[in-house]
Amino acid sequence: MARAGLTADRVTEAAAELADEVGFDNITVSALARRFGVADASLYSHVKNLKDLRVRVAVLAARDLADRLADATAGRAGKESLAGFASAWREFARTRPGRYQATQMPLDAAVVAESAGHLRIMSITYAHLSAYGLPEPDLTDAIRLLRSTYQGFFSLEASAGFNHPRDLQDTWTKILDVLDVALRHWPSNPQGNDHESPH
Amino acid sequence: MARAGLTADRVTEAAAELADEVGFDNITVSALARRFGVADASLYSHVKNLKDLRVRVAVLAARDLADRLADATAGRAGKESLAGFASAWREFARTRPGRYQATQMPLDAAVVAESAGHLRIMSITYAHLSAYGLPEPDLTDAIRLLRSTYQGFFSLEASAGFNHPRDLQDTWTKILDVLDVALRHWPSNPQGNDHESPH
DNA sequence: GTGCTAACCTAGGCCATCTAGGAAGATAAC
DNA sequence: GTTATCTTCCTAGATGGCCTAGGTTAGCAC
Repeated sequence: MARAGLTADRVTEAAAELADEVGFDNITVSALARRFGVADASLYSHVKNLKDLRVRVAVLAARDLADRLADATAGRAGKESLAGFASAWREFARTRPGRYQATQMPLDAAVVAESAGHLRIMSITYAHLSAYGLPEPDLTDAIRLLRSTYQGFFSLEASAGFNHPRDLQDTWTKILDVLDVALRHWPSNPQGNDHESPH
Repeated sequence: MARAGLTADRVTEAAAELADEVGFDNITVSALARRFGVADASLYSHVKNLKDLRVRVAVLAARDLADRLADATAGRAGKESLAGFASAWREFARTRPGRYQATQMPLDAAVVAESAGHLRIMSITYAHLSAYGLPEPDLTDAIRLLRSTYQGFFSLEASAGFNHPRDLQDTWTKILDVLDVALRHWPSNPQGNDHESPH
């Protein structure tokens, strides 16, 4: 009988597609095997186990996302860069929800250290804020704020966590405005500055 | 033989404790039954199925969280209220991780409409920002920003998503400063305001 | 064709969810 | 104290997912 032509990469790719359809948390080697018309056990020649499969998807997804972020920030600075970065990320989360979830998967440090995608995401993230001229540790704080806000927004958006009739896109635009202002008026003194941020 | 004395409430409570230990996504009726020294099937007299159990935990957890948020904002306004609210939420996420995850579970609208905890969380959330005097739709946008930021921060914190050596508590304090400033200098005109926020 | 290296198989163990129907404890009625 | 009843908890078993061990076969190199 004809073979399905499985390889680790092809299995990972199919798992990523499956994740986009049913959610990263619901990928199953059985479902994947069914998709290839193959017995469950056949996949274990290409992938160690379910955990390994998930890690592979996470690494693949990070590469995808890094490419998009790089495109979205290339040749831009300041708010253009901020908005491009954030909206590319959001677009990724919306059109590739399973892969997006995969990028949030906690990974061993050793895996991250060898995942080009994860490393590129980090460096792009730091780089795209350079025009705001924030010194450390404010830069790290700012990045944590952005990451937190985006991740929270996307996962609330995905789980329909926003009930209010207010248009989500309008909120998104406003949030980017606010973040841009916050970055430009970043409070640099230790707490307590009141009505005007110094700059 | 002595009976375990199961009721729906006691099962739900135990499930919440289990969730805090192994993660909300990893609660299992088998593990729960083991914990009571009872056969798996015995739990199905008190709980319809795993989904139902999870929903019950979510409703219970929301009640817990609402109580804490109410305490943390009582008699406070402005930044005190903001910081109390946010830190109570964070404390909940850190000390009751399973219950916290449960509060993020997507629920049917009908379930939310009957969950006192979920409803109270919403009303407390809106109320605790009243001192900032934001009109709609800015208030909704602001709440979405806060919810997104908190949720993202907590889930990144829980999954060890912050690698940088910068102290997390310091970042947290700074983020609250920034959010407070953002709320006080909320850009109210449609985009494009540049170096100073009007007020 | 022969041999080799994969890709893929069957069989089966383990553990999870969940249903059906039965037994045994608790409670109240008499 | 016996009886009737309700609820609690049981055993048995179906289904389906993960995963291992070991065998078979397709496809390629020569």
